[in-house]
Amino acid sequence: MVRVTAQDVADAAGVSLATVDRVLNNRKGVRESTVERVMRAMEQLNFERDQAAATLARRRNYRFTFMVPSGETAFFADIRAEIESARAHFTKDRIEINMIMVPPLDPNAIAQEVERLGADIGDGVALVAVESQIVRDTINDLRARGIHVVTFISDVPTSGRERFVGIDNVAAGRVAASLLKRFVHAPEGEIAVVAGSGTLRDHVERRMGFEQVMRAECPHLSVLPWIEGEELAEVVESKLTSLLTENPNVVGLYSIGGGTRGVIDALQGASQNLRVVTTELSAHTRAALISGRIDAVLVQDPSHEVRSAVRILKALTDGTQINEKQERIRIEIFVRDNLP
Amino acid sequence: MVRVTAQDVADAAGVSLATVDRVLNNRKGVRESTVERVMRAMEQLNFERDQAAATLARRRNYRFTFMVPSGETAFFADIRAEIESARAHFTKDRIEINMIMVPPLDPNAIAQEVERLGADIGDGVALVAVESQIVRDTINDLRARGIHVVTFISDVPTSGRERFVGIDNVAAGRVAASLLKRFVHAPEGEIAVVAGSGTLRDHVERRMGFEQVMRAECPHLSVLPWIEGEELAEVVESKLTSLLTENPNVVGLYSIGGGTRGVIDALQGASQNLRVVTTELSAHTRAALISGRIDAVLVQDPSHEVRSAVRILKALTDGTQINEKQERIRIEIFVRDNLP
DNA sequence: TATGATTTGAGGTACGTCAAGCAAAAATAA
DNA sequence: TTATTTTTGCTTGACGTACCTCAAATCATA
Repeated sequence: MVRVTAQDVADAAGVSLATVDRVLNNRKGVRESTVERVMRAMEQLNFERDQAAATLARRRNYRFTFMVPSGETAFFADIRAEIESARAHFTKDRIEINMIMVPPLDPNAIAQEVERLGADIGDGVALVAVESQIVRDTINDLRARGIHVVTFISDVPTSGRERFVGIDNVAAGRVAASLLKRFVHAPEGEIAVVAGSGTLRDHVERRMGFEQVMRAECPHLSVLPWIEGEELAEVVESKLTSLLTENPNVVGLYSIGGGTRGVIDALQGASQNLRVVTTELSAHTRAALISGRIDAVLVQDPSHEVRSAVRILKALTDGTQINEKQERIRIEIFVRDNLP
Repeated sequence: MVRVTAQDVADAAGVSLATVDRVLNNRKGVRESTVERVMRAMEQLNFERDQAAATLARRRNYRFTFMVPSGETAFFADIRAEIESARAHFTKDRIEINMIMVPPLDPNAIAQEVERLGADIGDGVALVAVESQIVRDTINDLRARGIHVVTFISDVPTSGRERFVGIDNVAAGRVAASLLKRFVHAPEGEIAVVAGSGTLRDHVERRMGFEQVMRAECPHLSVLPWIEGEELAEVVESKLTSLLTENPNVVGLYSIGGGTRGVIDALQGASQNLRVVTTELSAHTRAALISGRIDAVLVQDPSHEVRSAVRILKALTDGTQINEKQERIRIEIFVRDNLP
C-alpha cells in the first residue's frame, strides 16, 4: 500500500509541487485551467492529503471553545467534566479546548462572552444554544468571521450553525411515551409529566414528542398538566408529591430532565404500579433503576457528545469529511441490566 | 500552548536527543540510570510523543487482519460491510485492513488461516472467536509472536487475547428478560426463546442472562424449551410456527440471534398479545418495529465495533492508552421511535 | 515590441520523530 | 597502565506538507 503524495499529483498533472501546494491551500496565482488540471489529477490518483503531516508542518494548533451553562444539573456537570477530560485527551492531537461557563438560559450572556473573547475564541465554537434572536445573530456573526459553529445538546436550527451535536429530542419524547405505553398495565389512568425548563428547545421538543404518541396511541391514558420543576430537585419533589396525593390514579410518569433527584425522592411512598421513565444517568437514577423504583432512563452520552463536537469542529476547520455513523448521537435507553 | 518535544526532554535530562530517542523506542545501549533520568524528565515535563510525527518518520503502515465468519446472517453481513468501509476510512491514518472470511463455527479453519497468512497477518488481529482449545492455542501463538489480538463479538476470556470488543452478552440476555417482564401484561403464560447457535459463546451467554432474570423475577411466566433455528430463517419459521400452534398461551418471545426474518414471518398470524424482543437491526426488524409487530430490538453497533477494534489494535501497537469511554460497546435498545 | 502583470518552477526551511553511522567519552576488564 | 566494551553525543537524511522567496516563463495590453 503506497500513499499518494502531493508530488505524485504534481507529476501526474505536469506541474510543480509548488503549484499543487497552491491549489491545495487555495492560494492565489494559479490559472483556472491549471487548477482544474490539478484537481483532476488529485481525483484520478485518489489523493488524500496527509492531515498529520499537514498539521505538523503548519505548526498549527486547533483552538475550540465550548460554551456551556453553569447550571447545577447532573447532566451539565457531566458535560463539563467530559470537556475537561477531552481537553487533556486531545492535546496530543494539537487541539486546545477552552471551556467557558455562561449563566444558563441567558442569550445575552452568550453574546457578551463571544464579544469579550474576540479572536481568542479560536477556530470553532460549540455552544448550548438558547432559542433567541440574539443567539441566532451571534452564531451568524461568528460564521461571517469564518469561525465554525456547532450547536450542542440544544439546537437553533434556523441559525447558520453548521451542525447540531445531540439527539433528536422529539424522538426522545416519543420513545418515553412508547415505553410507558408498554410498561403501564392498568386499563386506564393518568400520566404525570415533570418538565424541565421551557426555554431550552430540547425540553420543549421532548414534551411534543411525548404528547404526540400519547394522544395518538394511548386513549386510555390521560396526560395531566405538566409540572414545572425549574430543574430544582426540591421544587420538583414538593410539586410532584402533592400531584401524586391529589391524583391517586397516576399510573405513569415521564421526567423530561432536570431535578430528577426530586422525582425519585417524591416516589418513595408512591404506588408500586406507577411506571417511571426519566432522563439523566446519575447515582440517584442508577440506584432507582436497580431497586426497580424507576423502569427506564433515557440518556444521551455526554462523553460521546463532547468527542463528537470536537471531531466535527476539527473536520470543519480541516475541510475534511465527517464520518456520519461515528457522529450519530444515540437516544440511549437504560434499564437495570444494561447500565454501564 | 506549547508542545513538549523530545528535544525539551533531552535538555531537561541533560542528555542528547539521540539518547532520548533510544529510550523512547527502547533501543539498547543506554545505562539503566540514564534511562531513569530520561523517564523522570519525561514525566516532569509531561511529555507525550507526537504519534503523528512518529508514524510519519517511521514510514510505518499499520496492518491489521479481521477474521470474520462467512455466514449469511444479517449481522455478519453488516460487520463485513463495516470492515470494508473502515478499510477505506482508515487508509488516511496509514492503517491497512485485511479481511479474511472463515467458515463459521470452525476452530480449525481459524487456525489454518492464521498459519497460511504467516507474517502477512500484520501487526494485529481481530477475530470472532469460537470457544475451543484450538482457538485458544492459536491466539496464544500469535501473542507469543508479538502480534496483538483482540476478540470480536464473541470472546474467549481464558485465552491470551488482550481485549474483547463487544457487548456483555449475559447482560443483553438480562435486558431482554427485563423488558419482556415489563411488556407482558398477562397474569401468566409462556415465553418462547429462539436460540441461535450454541457454539458461539455469545448466544449461550444471552440465554443464561435471560433465564436468570426470568427464573428470579417472573414466576408467573414459564420459559418453554428453546427452539434451535441454526440461524436459518426457514428453519426458524417452521419450528416457531408449530410451537405457536401447539402453545396458544405464549405471551412473550425472545429471539437470541440469527434468522430473525423467520421469526417475523412466523409472527404473521400470531396473537396481538404476544410481546416480542429480538436482535439484529435489518430491514425486516425495522419494518416489524414500525408496524408494532415486535416491541424492541437489542443491538450492538457493528460500525462502532469495527472502529473500536481498529483503534484498540492501533493503541496496542503504539503502546498508547485506550480511551475506555469511547470503546464501551453499548447494548442498544431500539424501539420504534429511536430507530436511526 | 516593449511593458507590466500574472502564472509557474525551483529551492529552501521547518514541523517532531525515526533511524542510522561514526566518533568521542566513559566505564570496565585485563 | 592499556585494551576493550559500553554508553553517549553529534550529525544527517528521511517522512509529507506548509510556506516563503526569487527567478523564469507566459500572458495581456498598449
